[in-house]
Amino acid sequence: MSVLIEFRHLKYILAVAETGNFTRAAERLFLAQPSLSAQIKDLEDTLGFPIFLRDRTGVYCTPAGEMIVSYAESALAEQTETVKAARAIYRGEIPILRLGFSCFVQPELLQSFRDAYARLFPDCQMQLSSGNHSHILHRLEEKSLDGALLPMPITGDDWVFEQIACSPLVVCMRTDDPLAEEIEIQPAELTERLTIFRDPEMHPAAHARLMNMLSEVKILPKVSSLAATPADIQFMVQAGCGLALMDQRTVLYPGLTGRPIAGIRWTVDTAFVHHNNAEHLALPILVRYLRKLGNGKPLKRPARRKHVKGLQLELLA
Amino acid sequence: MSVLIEFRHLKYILAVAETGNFTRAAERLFLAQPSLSAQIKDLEDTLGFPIFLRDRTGVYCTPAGEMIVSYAESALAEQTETVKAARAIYRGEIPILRLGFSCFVQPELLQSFRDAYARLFPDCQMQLSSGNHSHILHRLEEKSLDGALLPMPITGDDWVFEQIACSPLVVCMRTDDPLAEEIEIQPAELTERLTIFRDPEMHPAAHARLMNMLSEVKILPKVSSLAATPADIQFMVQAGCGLALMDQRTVLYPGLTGRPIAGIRWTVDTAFVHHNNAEHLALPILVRYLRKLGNGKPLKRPARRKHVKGLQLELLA
DNA sequence: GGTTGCCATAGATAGGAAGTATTGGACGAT
DNA sequence: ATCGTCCAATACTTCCTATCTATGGCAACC
Repeated sequence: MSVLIEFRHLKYILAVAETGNFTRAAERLFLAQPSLSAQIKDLEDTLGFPIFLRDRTGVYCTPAGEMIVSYAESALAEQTETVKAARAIYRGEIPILRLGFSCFVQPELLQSFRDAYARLFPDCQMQLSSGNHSHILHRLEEKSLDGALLPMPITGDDWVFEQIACSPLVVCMRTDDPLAEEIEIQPAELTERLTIFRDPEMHPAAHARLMNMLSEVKILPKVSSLAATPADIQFMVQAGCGLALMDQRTVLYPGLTGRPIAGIRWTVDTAFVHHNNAEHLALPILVRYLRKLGNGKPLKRPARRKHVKGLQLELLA
Repeated sequence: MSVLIEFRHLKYILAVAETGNFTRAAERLFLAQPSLSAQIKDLEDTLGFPIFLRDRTGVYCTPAGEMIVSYAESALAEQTETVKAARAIYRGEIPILRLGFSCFVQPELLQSFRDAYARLFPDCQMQLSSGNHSHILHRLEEKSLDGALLPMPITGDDWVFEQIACSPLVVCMRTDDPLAEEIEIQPAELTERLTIFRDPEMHPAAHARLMNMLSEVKILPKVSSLAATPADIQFMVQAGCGLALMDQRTVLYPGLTGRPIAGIRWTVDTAFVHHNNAEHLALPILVRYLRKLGNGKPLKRPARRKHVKGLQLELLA
């Protein structure tokens, strides 16, 4: 199917919708009124439905027209934003992206985020800082970080986030544990034995949610060991302090293994977050890209075989 | 500023990026190769930076080009989607939107959502169902609802949601309560007196989060009365069962009033949710629109003074 | 009944998108 | 080396169409 609408049309439509008047819209566009009328009419013909109703009292949108007008606004804004970012890339003006991440975010996930960033913003630098959930959020607030990868939930207003991963929770145990013989663990078998948890202070909302989910399936956890990192949790399991819940994708120490809980499909969700009024040029485009990756199918384009910088190439030539 | 890129360019760019070859891209576009080359070159000139690197071994994207290519994909897809939806509106083929909402969602919020929907999909019907959080989510899952307005947090994978409101929590009390004399309530004054809560079963995750937030500020609530609706909560406060937390925007019964808690800025967040693979045509466009409303400034276009249906008008004329 | 405001139509024109033919550069095979 | 192949760029022509000016039609307002 060919392109029905051009950006030119969107600009014209918007001018007409905003002025409610072909003549004034044409003036604003530095265009003769008949040219504008003709363009809109052509477009309406190819689309197969009218966008505007011309009426003695003025020009109004049809229902379908409202949708096109609303689309025109965002499509034009998006184009401007994209061109600005692309130009900044070309000029090497993208500032370093200061990315925070919780130590509970899987390394492969961090890497695939870095890959996505590198695909969108090649040759742009990224500075990593790890920390616990609340700490990272605080640094985002005070703008010493531009964005972060954090486990959900992310509570509070003034955050923009986009979920980028979701992975099952499993019970982490020693391989010599009797439960390791089973393929799935029954919830009842966990009561009393599930004792190792992430320190609630690291991420209060996630802890609360977990406790609640556990009580819903009648697992009564005995919170006795608190850990600040996944490595510490593994150490505690290894040391025999009890069982813990873990992201299935965690690479476990030798001597440890993971088992799903029967009938339960809890997940660890990770999101890319940035503050509402953070101003790093890459953020809106990054979020849009991550959203596309999440909803759509993977991109099927030939990979770049050569790695060449746009501007630098010219300067060296 | 004028339009730099046209959709035609995006289509061309995409073809070149996907084939990695101007000649084959031109074939795919039913275009002569020099025409394609010229168009891309023109675009690169107006943009001010190269999109592709022509190389003996093939054609590759520059860094800035990668961004444009990625944009081209989504922009073209979005246009197609929008035109499809607009055409469906014109033909009156938009099915009724079955919207669920929690009874804890404010009526004005529901109304402004209905307004937004009416603006995007004029003359399209909406069917409302209220219920509690878990119930609504379940109905979304089994596809007896298309979308819903629910208080956050919304846990679990396979939901698409967009936060649409955020409003402060206040303490709800009788106007003859001694605390009503104060402008702000101190957290310590709430211990023992905060006793009325939403039934945890209505929304387990929200209850858990609230309990956690309370304990963080050393308020130890005594959960003694459980209500299924805001009206029930108000009744209980009126009956003297204790104090409750409420959305500040709730229209209170006579004899009741709300007061903020000193030093605390908790909020009630509401989101529009739909299931990952719900197929109602309006959903992706609705989410995009809500997102725009949230991030951007309000639209400043003359309102439609007349309410006319596109198709019907022609048929009647 | 004249004037004004506004959109549509008619016809002319110029700009530019697309086409054809050709050149030039880089490999690879003989 | 030399020829053949592949591929993008250049040169030049053609034709479409976006734009222009001028005008017509229609309703509303003095």
